[in-house]
Amino acid sequence: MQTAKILNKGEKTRAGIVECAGRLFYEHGYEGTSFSDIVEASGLFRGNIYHYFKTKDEILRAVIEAHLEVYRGMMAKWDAENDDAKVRLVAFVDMITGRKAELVEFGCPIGSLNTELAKDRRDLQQAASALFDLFRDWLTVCFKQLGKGAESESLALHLLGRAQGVAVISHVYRDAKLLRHETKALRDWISQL
Amino acid sequence: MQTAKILNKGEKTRAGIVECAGRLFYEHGYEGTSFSDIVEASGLFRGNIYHYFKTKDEILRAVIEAHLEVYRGMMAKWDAENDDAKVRLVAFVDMITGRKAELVEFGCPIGSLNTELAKDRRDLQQAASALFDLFRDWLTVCFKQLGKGAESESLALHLLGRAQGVAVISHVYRDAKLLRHETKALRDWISQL
DNA sequence: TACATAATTGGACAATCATCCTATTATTAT
DNA sequence: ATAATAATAGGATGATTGTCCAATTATGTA
Repeated sequence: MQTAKILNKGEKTRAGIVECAGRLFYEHGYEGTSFSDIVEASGLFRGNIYHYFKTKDEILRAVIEAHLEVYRGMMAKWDAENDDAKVRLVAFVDMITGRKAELVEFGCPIGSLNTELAKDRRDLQQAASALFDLFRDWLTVCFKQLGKGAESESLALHLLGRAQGVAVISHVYRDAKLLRHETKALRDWISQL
Repeated sequence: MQTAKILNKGEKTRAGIVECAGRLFYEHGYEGTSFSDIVEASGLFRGNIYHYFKTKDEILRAVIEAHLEVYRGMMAKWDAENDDAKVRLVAFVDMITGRKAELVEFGCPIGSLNTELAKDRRDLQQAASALFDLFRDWLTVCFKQLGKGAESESLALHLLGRAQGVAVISHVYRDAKLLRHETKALRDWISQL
């Protein structure tokens, strides 16, 4: 259960910066978001933001940490709500369908971030790939519980890849119907495992 | 058959700029490549490049055109060499395996370009999506020839998506074995259509 | 209440960005 | 050969980038 932590003034400001930057990074990319954009969107002053983060890179690292926390919470919920591994895998696919609108408009927040950073910022991409690791490991456990043994990780990466493919194509063509069609195929694939 | 066109001095310079910029855009992204980078890599002067292209955007459009030409040539070759549609589909997958090294290092040139541009440069992404269209349409014809009728386009987009997913995951994890494993799965999927 | 630390303010900084400009030199068609 | 055009040379420009810093105000603790 997520207990609402009491934040003092500074912690609130910091969390506000992270949330604000996170949204901008998702919608416009990391390089596509300037420091001035964050200043403007947060309503704070440059110096104030630099009081909490030494560099823009550091803000991104905090954003990644925050996302990790959110996804960890989701997985804990999926684990708590379902015993059957197949149902958990479907919960993963349902997350994609549930976020249909934003996926079509902005792409996968994990995939597009990693793809951007992989080009020229491998140091940051290493941090961002932890988001993939989180899902890979969780999916691997699911497949293990389905008795897939040694090939569980392969299956996890296969499903992750399928999800990425769906996100890329639906985003490029801004087509929600395509996303629905492909996620249905994923559910069928899971049911006949 | 591709006849080697005779280029005068200016046309050679122009083609050199496009080739050079194309490589930089692929390896570092479009925004990740500065005009100065193109100046340096091409060995030309700023003013000279601006004599051929009014803006950096225009260079990218020329790069996209050049890629379209290359892929059209590949498809023509695949069509000429194989009557069987299944063999043609496998030729598509073999292209991925054949470019394994660069896909793992830099990602899919079409997918990563579209993903980057979709964030903040939708005008350019529209031009870049023509590269996806080219493959989608060619694959659709293949599936039609396999008697898939109305669902041929869906199957084409499915295969495109699978290919994108493979590229993203292999690139993020820089893992060629993963790419080989997943392309094998694609070949199996084609054979049992 | 007083003091130390945290938070905020707001401007300054050099570096880099894409683009533009005027000369000067080559090339090509007449 | 000569005139018209294409290509090359190389600096200048203003806008934007991420980062830094000193001064001021607010907060929390002893």
